[in-house]
Amino acid sequence: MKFSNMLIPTLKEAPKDAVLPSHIYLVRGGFIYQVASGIYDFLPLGKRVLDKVRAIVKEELDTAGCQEVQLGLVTPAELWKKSGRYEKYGAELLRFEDRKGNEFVLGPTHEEMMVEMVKQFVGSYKQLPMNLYQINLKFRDEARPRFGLMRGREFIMKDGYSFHADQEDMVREFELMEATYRKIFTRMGLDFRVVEADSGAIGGEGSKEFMVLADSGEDTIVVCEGCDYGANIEAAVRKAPEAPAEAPEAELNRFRTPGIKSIEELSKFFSVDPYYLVKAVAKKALYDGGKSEIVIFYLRGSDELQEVKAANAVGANELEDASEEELRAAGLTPGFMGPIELIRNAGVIEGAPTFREEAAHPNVRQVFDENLKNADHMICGANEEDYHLVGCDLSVLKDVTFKDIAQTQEGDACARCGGRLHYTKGIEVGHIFQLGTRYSEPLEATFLDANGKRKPFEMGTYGIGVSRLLAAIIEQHHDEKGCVWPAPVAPFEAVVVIGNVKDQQQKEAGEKIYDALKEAGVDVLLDDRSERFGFKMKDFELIGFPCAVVVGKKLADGVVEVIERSTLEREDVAIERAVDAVKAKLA
RNA sequence: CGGGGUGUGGCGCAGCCUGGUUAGCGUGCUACCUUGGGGUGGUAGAGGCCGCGGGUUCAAAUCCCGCCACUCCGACCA
Repeated sequence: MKFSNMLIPTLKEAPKDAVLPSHIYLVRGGFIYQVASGIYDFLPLGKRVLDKVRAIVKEELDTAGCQEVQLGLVTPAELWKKSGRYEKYGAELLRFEDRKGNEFVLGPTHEEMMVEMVKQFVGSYKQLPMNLYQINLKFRDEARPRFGLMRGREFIMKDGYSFHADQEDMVREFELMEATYRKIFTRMGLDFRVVEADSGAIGGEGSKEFMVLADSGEDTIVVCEGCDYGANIEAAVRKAPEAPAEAPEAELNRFRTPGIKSIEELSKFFSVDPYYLVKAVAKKALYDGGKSEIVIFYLRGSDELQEVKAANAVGANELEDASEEELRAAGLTPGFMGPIELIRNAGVIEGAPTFREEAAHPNVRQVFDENLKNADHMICGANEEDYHLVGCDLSVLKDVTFKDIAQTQEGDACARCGGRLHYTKGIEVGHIFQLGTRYSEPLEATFLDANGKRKPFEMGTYGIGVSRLLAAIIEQHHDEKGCVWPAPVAPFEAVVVIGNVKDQQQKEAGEKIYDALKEAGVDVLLDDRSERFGFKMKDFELIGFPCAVVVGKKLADGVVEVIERSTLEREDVAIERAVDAVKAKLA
């Protein structure tokens, strides 16, 4: 392929709103072009990279026994209604009607479609297991697309679905997919971490994310310095923090704390470590069918609420901040909320001075962080303006829910090895789920087992953000000059740059080397443009081919230069050795 | 969804506050010349309904109203 014939619109200037290196270089290098918010066209170079990424994904999946199919992007709304996601998926699901008024959606993911297909043709345990996937466009009407290919509305995703006769087999496949994904991302030259993820209300037992480590990542992940534990912050667990030595000893009592509302103020007021304060976070939990309720989550003052964990703890779809009015309507006193009625019910506060009956709030759901189990010497809100309770012993509480709802903090100890945990940022490029029968049941996708019994499929689902991978790769592989593509995903493995195309000898030598490289199986591009030397070198660096062969001035001595993009080191080699030198660089 | 910003030749921007020449600059594009190891220099060109609609005015890129698009921060993101 000749550069002069290709559509490679490299740009000198960065698009005005691009912030991330991947966004800037993919646009400047002529890989992609924005059509609308979150929607990109792939230009020839971008398409080539995309195809290479796809090919790697396909090769590894096929090796693992998966089968590629292709489902329609437009899917009947009916299926989505059946699975209950038509309403639930929300505004991200792009809905529309055809000319007859039939409802459709643009598929944001294809569980329903795939289940429907399998249901149609798979009826016996003898056909199981089966793992089907596609690499196809998806559409999610994101509220806020950004960062180029990182978070688009239209994007390419590999989505796979496996079907099994029992859970053990599904788990086996899950592990096979984890191993396969590791191979895929390793081949692309990515530095990634496999982390525990929130499987939330959707997933079954297990869910893991594949995170490419990059500061620009949108996810915070918690990793252990001592072992290979890693988790998305939404799912990260820790060893219970140690108690600070000076516990505030006190008799259970009601204490006037005028205007002291925040944990910080309270800590100062009593000169007590926040560890011994009870933080009450009230949220409005939203459920299916538009139902909602106020829930109070209690944590140690030294902890923060992890909202995903909290939502899971009450089975809510979502948590919203509750307004002050809503709290008061529920009988709560913002700034002074506490588990007071529980203490009263436990019979401890009897006889305490001027207990106000109306401060109790028996109708609000409450969840305690597991770190408050048996907590003693605590200070908490009295649910009464300007009052707190001191000397609270939470171990007397009966029938209350304890859950892990606290956010793991940097510096906490690893639950597995006790090592120090720290935060890092990651780009989610893969996610694997153990789904169980969550879709097969409502969609009535069943098979006959060995005993002739009808059972729903046990399912797993596995995704890879294919177009996002392009961005992730560049986030990890770039320098101040541009992209530095790892050879397996580079648009071309090498470029032959003719220093001056008007120099007949350079031109002929360049073409010869180009032919020889092609002959040798190298994916090579010939930069035969009538541009100046510097211009072509800048393009080489910006686009980021792994390797360049410069046919220029030294040709007179029978020498060409071979430049490695990653190091920008150049090496003079005799013309005859050019092919070998390139192959050595690519190896 | 909440709050801000911006829309001017392909790209990046100035002009707007304070209404009034032919809407300007850089880059890119075309032709010719020049140069040929790090975005060479020159000459001559083409390319704009100043986002859309309405209003104010003798006169609107500029002021006012509405809409749309893009974008940034946040919320959200199985």
